[in-house]
Amino acid sequence: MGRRDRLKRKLNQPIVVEAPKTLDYSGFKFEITFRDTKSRARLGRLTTPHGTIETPNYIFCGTKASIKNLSPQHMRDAKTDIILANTYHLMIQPGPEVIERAGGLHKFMQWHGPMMTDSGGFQIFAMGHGGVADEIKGRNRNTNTRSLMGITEEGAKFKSYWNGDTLKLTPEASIDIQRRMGADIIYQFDECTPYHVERDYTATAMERSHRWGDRSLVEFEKGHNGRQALYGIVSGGIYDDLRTISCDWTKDRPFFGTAIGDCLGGSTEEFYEIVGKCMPQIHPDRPVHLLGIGAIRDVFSCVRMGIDTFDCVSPTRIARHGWALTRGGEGRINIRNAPFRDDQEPLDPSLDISASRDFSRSYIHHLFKAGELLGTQLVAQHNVAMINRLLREVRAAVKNGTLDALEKEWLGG
RNA sequence: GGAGGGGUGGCGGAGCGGUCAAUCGCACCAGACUGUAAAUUUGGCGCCUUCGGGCUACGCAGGUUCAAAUCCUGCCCCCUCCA
Repeated sequence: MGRRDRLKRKLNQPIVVEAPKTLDYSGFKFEITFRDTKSRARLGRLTTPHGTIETPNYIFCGTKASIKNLSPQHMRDAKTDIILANTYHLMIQPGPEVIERAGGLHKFMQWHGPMMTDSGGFQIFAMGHGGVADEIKGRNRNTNTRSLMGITEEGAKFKSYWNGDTLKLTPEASIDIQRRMGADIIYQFDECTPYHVERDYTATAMERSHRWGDRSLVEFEKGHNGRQALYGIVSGGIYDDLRTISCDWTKDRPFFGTAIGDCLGGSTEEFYEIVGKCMPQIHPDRPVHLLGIGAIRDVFSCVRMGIDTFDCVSPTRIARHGWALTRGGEGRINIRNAPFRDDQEPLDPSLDISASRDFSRSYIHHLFKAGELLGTQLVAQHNVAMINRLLREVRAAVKNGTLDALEKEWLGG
């Protein structure tokens, strides 16, 4: 065996720790208040130290401690309950110590409601492959700038996109950073595997993510005071048996909640199938989060399967590209398109925010064409308000048993 | 009046004998986007088409050549400098 091989073996030697059996979640509560009789849909109340939210609910992505284009006031006006920020980006800039000295994320960014942080695990995937669509379609836009340097048992190594520094993210580091930033809900460190890998790779990565999860729990337990709740992540990619193993693994650990993560397949149908098969195997009393998902039709489908919370960049990202969500019709319109040049109607007068009610499509079309940032802001706030309205209506419909009818109103057919 | 430079697709601007229906940028038309290195990115953009191709095109009119946006002649415009 050569030196290189010995080193490789050493780097991949499993690091096994014993996870705690129980943890203090005194600042948190998850109550299931209603169950649908026709599906697995359920209503709940998730209490955190920064407030209680009704579930199902939607978590908007403010990766760098900012919802792109929107202030906390914009978010509140759009009736947002909860947002998320990202460990990976914030550790690079401004660094966890800055946020800690500022008094934590809530104070730093002036968001006083419930918050979650992602562990940075997703960036192992994103930095290595560029993005979901690119990866699934076999494109790689980041060929020359790929910044994932490698994954070992200890953690993942990245090249900082900010200044080229070599960064290491381990389960311990991720939890430590998340603790110092102080979001209510935090995540175990995991790897999100790509679609185009062998089953063996997914299995190996899953087992490693489980060990990372145990290390996350151990680190989380240190100095823990019940002000944060840790979620475990179900991985296993597109393989039913691996998903089963992973569901069991999360169930056996003292996580407050469960998230469905990892690769969800190459199509919407495949991803519904994976979620559908996982749900009955997930801890029934804990809140279930679906990582990274959030198209309107996905919300309907996945609420029926029992998902409690979603998060997705889509509402704010597509807004910057001109797409405004609609209730009914095609589900969205692109305000840049020629037909809106002289359209005097607002985006949606039934939403009680100025962005949706007061400005004509003609004006917003103009703002986009003229490159005025106000355009992207108005559409972003509109989309956030729209999604929040969607989730409010979904909760009411679950209670009234009218989810099917509601879906028709939103998506037609 | 003298000297020089130039007129190319909606605009700007390459090309300076064939591989040019014409690089590129803008504008325009549409698409993609699912734990955000995204105000990113992809395609289309003369006319017709049975998608093989056909037709009309680089100021206007002639000419040279197997072949011209590219060379020659004349004409019409525009710009700079000198008087």
